[in-house]
Amino acid sequence: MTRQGTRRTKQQVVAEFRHAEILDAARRVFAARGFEGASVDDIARRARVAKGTVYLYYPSKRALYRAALRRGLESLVQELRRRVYAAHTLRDKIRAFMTTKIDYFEQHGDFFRIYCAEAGRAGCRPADLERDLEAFSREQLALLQDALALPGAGGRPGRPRPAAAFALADMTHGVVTRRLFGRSRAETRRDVAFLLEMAEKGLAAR
Amino acid sequence: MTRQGTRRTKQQVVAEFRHAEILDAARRVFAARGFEGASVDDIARRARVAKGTVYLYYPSKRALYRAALRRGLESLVQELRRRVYAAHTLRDKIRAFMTTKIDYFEQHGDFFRIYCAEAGRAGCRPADLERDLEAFSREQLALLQDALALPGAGGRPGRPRPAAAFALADMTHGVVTRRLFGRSRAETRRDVAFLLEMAEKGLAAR
Amino acid sequence: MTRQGTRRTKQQVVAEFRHAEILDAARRVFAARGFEGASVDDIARRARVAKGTVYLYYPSKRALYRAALRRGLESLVQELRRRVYAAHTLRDKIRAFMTTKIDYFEQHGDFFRIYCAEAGRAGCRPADLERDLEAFSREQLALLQDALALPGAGGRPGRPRPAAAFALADMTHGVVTRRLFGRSRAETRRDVAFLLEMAEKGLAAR
Amino acid sequence: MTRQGTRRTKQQVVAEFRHAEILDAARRVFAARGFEGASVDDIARRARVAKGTVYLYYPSKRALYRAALRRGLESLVQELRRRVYAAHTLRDKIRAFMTTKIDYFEQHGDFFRIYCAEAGRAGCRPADLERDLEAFSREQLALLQDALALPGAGGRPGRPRPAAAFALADMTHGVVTRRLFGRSRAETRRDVAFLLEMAEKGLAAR
DNA sequence: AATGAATGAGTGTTCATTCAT
DNA sequence: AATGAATGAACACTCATTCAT
Repeated sequence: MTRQGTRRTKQQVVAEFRHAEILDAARRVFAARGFEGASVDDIARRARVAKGTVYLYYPSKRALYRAALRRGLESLVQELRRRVYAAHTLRDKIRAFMTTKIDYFEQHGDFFRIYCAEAGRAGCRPADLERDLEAFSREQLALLQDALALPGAGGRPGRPRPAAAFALADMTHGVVTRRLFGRSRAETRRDVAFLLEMAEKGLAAR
Repeated sequence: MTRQGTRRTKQQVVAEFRHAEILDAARRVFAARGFEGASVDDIARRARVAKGTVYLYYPSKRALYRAALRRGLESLVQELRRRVYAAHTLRDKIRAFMTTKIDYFEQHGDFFRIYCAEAGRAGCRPADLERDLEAFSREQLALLQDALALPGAGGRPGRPRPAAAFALADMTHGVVTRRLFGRSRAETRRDVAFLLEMAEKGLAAR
Repeated sequence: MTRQGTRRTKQQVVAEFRHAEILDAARRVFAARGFEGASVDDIARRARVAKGTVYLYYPSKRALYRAALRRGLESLVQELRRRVYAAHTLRDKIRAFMTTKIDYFEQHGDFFRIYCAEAGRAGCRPADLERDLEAFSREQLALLQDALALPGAGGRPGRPRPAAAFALADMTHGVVTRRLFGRSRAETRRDVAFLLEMAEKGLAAR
Repeated sequence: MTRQGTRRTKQQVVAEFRHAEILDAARRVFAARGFEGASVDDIARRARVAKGTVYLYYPSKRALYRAALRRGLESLVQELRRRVYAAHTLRDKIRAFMTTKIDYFEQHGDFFRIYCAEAGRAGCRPADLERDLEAFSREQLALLQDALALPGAGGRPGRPRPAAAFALADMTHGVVTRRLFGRSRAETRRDVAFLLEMAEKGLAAR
C-alpha cells in the first residue's frame, strides 16, 4: 500500500510537472505569436515533449490557451488581493493596486501579451475565455470598490462607486501598457503619482 | 467626350461601390472572427462576390484588414477633431471627446472590435498597422493635450501634461468598452458626467 | 461592292495585324516563362490589348501556344528547304542545313526556347503539338535524306539511310543548343566544320 | 538495446519505404504531366498517402521534383561509369555508353520523360536543377572524352576532342529518344551499329 | 505514459475563361 | 471588334488532431 501510494504520488508529481512545463511553453509561444499564429508543434518543441504528449495533458490547443490565460489571471488576482489587503488607506490601496499590476506584468511580459490580446477582443471571444476574463474583471473591481468604500474616500459612506473603480482600473491598464511598450520605469513612477493625485484632487491639482 | 466622361464615371462609381461593399463585408467578418479567424471566402460570400473578385479590389487579406482598420481610424479622428474644435472650454472639449468616441463606436461596433483587437496587440503587430495605430494615438492625444493647455485647465499655463491626456484617453476607452458590452445608455451618460467631475475635483467630489 | 470589298480588306488587314501582334507577344512570354508560367494577362499586356481580345483571336491559351510553335516550325522549315535546295553537293547541303538552323534559332531565340521545351517532352505532349512536331521532324529528315541520296554520298545509290539523317539532325541540334547556351560563334563554326569532316571520314579524321 | 536498435531500424525501413514510394509516385506523375501540370494531390493519391504525408518526406513539390531528377541522374551516371570502364577499346566504350543509356532509359521511361523535359529547358531552369544537370552532363562528357583519348582513337594523342564527345552524346540521345517513342529494338540495334561505324569511317562507310 | 507518423480539411492566392457593356 | 470586371476551380502548403506502437 505504501508503495502504491508513493508511486501514485510520484506519478502525480510528474504529471503536475508536465502540466506546468507545457503550460509554460504554451505561454511563451502564444505570447510571441498569438493564438492562431502559434502551432502545437512549436509548443511541444518548446516544452521538449512530443506533440502527442501535449494532447495527453490538454485536450486541445484552445484549452491550452485558456489554461495559460486563466492561470495568469488567477495568480495576478491573488497577488492583487494580498497587496491591496495589506494596505490600509485608500491612497495606499490604490497605489498597491497599480504597482502590483505594473510589477506583475513586468515580470510576466508573456502573460501580458496574451492578456492584452484577449482583453482587446471583448465581445467576440469564445464563451469560456469570456467567463474567465469577466471573473477577473469582477474581482479586480471588487477590490477597488472595497477600497473606495473606506470612510475617508470622500464618497458618501457605504456607497461604493463603480464608476470610480472603473476609472482607476482603466487608467492603471493604460499605465501598464505604456510601461510595457517603451515607457521608462521613472516615467511610470511619475504616472502613478500623478494618477493618485488626480484621483484625490482632479486634474487641476499641481 | 460627354459619353466617355459618363462611362468612366459609371465605372468609377461601380468600382467604388464594390470597394465599399467588400470593405464592409470584411469589417463584419473580421469583427466577428478576428484577422486569423476570418477567411477570404467568408468575406467574399458576405459581400456576395466570388473570391477572386475580392482580389481585384484588394491585393491581399492583410491589405483588406488594414484598409478596414485605417478607414475607421481616419473617419473617427476627423469626427473627433471636428467636435473637439467646436467646443470651447476644457470641460466641453473633454466631454466632446468622450461622447464622440462613444457615439462613433456605438455606430460602428464592428470597427470597434477590430480596433480593440489591434489596440490590444501593441508591440507585436505588423509594421503597417503599427504605424496606423500610432498615428491615431498621437492625433488623439494631441487633441487632448491641446485642450489641457487651455488657460483654465489648472495646470501651469503652456505646460500640457501628457499623463493627464493619457488618463483621459484611457478612461474614455474603458467607458466605450463597457457601453458596447452591456452598459446602458443612461449609465454611460452618468459615467461621462462622473469622469468630468472627477477630472475637475478628484474622486472626493460629490 | 468596291466599298464593301475595301472595307472587308481593311478589316482583314487589321485582323491579321492583331493576330500577328498577339502571336508575337505570346512567343515572347512563353519563351520567357514556359507554357504554364505564362499568363494570358501577361500576353495581352505585352500585345497592348485587353485580355478578352486575345480570346477573340485565339480560342485558348493552349491554341495560342500551339500557333506560336507551329508558326516558328513552318518558317524554319521553309528557310531550311530554301537553303538546302540552293546547295548542290552533299557537303554543302549538310552545311546549309546546319548553319540555317543555327542562324534561325540565333535570330529567334524566343522560339528556340519554346521549341526546346516542347521537343524535350516527346511522348507526353498533347496530340496537337505532337502532330506539329512530328511533321516538322519528318520534313527535316526528308531534306537530309534527299541530300544523302545524292550520287556522291557514298551510300548505295537510291537507298537513303534514315539512320544517317537522324545522326546529322541530332548532332545539329546539339550544336545549336550549345551555341545558344554559351558557346561562342567561333567555336560553333569549328563545331560545324568538325561535324562535316566527321560525317565524311569518321572520328579518326584529322 | 537490441530492442531499441531493432525498433529504430524498423522505423528507418518504413521511412525509406515511404520516401521511395512517394518518389516513385512523383516520378510517374511528373513524367505524365510535367512539373507544372502535376499536382501534389495527384502524387499523394498515386502513392496512396494523404497529401500532408508527402510534405513529411519532402519539403516542397519542387524538392520532390528535384529528388526525382537527381536520383535518376545519379544512378544513370553510376551505371554508365561502371560499364564504360569495363570496356577497353574505344569502340567498345562507345558502344557501352550507348547501350547503357538506351537500356537505362528503357527501364526508366518515366525518368526519361522528366530528364528530357528538363534537358530541353537549358538556360531557363532554377539554379538547383541547373547544377544537377550540368554535373551530369560533365560526367557524361568526361567519360566519352577519356575514351576518345585512348591511343587508338585516331586523334592526336593526349588531345581529347570535346566536339567529338558532344557529337557522340547527341547522337546517343537521339537514338534513345527514337527507341522510346516507337522505334523497335532491332532497329535500335542497327542504329547503334551504324553510329559506331560512322564514328570510325564517316557516313561514306558501307 | 509517451511518441511522432499520418491524416485531410482548410488557407490565401492565381488565372483561364466568360460575358455584359 | 474590343474591353476588363467577374468568376470559381485549382493550387501548394499548413496544422490541429488522432492513433498504432
